[in-house]
Amino acid sequence: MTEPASMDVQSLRILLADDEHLIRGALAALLALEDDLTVVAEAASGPEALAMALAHRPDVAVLDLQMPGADGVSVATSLRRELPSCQTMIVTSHGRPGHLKRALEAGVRGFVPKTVSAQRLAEIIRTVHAGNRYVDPELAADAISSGDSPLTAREAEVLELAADGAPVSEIAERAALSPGTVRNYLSAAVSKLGVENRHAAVRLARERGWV
Amino acid sequence: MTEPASMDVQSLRILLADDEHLIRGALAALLALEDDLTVVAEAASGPEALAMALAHRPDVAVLDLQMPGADGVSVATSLRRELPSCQTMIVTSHGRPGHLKRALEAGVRGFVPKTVSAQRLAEIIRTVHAGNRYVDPELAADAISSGDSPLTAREAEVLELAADGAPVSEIAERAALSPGTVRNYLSAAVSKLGVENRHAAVRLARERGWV
DNA sequence: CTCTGTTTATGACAGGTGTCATGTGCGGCT
DNA sequence: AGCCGCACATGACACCTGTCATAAACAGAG
Repeated sequence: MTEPASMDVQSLRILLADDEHLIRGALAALLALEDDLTVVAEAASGPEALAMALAHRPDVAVLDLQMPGADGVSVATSLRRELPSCQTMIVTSHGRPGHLKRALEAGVRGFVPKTVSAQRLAEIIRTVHAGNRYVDPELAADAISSGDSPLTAREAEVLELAADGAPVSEIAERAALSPGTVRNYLSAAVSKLGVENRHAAVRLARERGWV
Repeated sequence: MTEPASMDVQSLRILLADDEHLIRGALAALLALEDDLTVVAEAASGPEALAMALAHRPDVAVLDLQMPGADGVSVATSLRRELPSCQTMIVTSHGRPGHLKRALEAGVRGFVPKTVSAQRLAEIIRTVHAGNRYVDPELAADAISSGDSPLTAREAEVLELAADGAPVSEIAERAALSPGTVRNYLSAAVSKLGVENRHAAVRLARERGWV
């Protein structure tokens, strides 16, 4: 369970952040089987991950995408600023294309789905630590095929406010726009995305990571 | 790492089903550390879980709720019929109350979130195998507080068809009802749930597990 | 058998929504 | 300077929705 003399000069110090105790623990156990990897800290939430990282200064932070408090990408962003020596990578269950883009912009070096094996994960951790990038090919293909958002900033903003099925008047109020303008933006988004109605537009934009 | 002579007469045979390879592998490794537990089969999808169960006849099936093909609860239902000697339990990331109810009705004996530790999970597997039930207290509380659905069968059905933002005419067609009737059901659901519009109704019903 | 609740339907009305034409002003690009 | 795209707005029109009144058929409870 502990790391006696096996913690040699080259051992890679890892931070594990995942809100699911079961998974985090299991992962820690599996990674501990690799001689050159040492899990030096674990966290169950975004803020905790950040705090643990600053306290233990790991070489690589393995972050789950969905965590309470702050998601993996925002933790990576903060880490980039506050602990530049630490490389970050994201592990995710349901990878939507938009997240990849956001993650890459945040300086994340690795992005993998939880469908990979622990063996693979260990390799990728080493790859990332060596300063290289690794993005799951399938996720990358999805991201490329989904392309860039055709929506303007305002259109995306209004679409986001429309996400929970609120009526136009409420969206208008929250966006400080006239109801007519809101309807125009919504209409533009719907036609740009080539869908039937605003709800489908919201779903598609979410899928593609455009909101 | 392996189980040489330790696989004694009393060893519990376990089936592990989870679409996330990383988690499944890690879990298998952790459970293998327990002397009295043996993972005899693994599956990455609903149908595969069923096939593996029939082939390996485990004592306990540990099923993830969300899997491609068929979810944990439907696998449990089939298992109850085709392999009654096998106890089933569900492990889930984001437990919504309705799933618990469905699961219990399907004869599932254990229902736990992935936030428990591996230690706990092992205990619960033993509990379940002994013929007892175990439901995570927090999940149970949620389920109780959310109560029973006030919606009639048809109302729930129509609400479900309305989930993806389809217009009334489409819902009517898919449900083989007149558009007017659909609007009546939607209106009834909205007023029963005390919400503003059908979209909020869909979300609330989903949260509570009523659809 | 009557009462009650569900399923199904219709018609009517107010109000919300989707679409289009049209207009103004701002900031970039050539 | 001139053009283009974006942000923002208004008005008009057809259509969709939410709500209500009303009603027939049927099934189960008492």
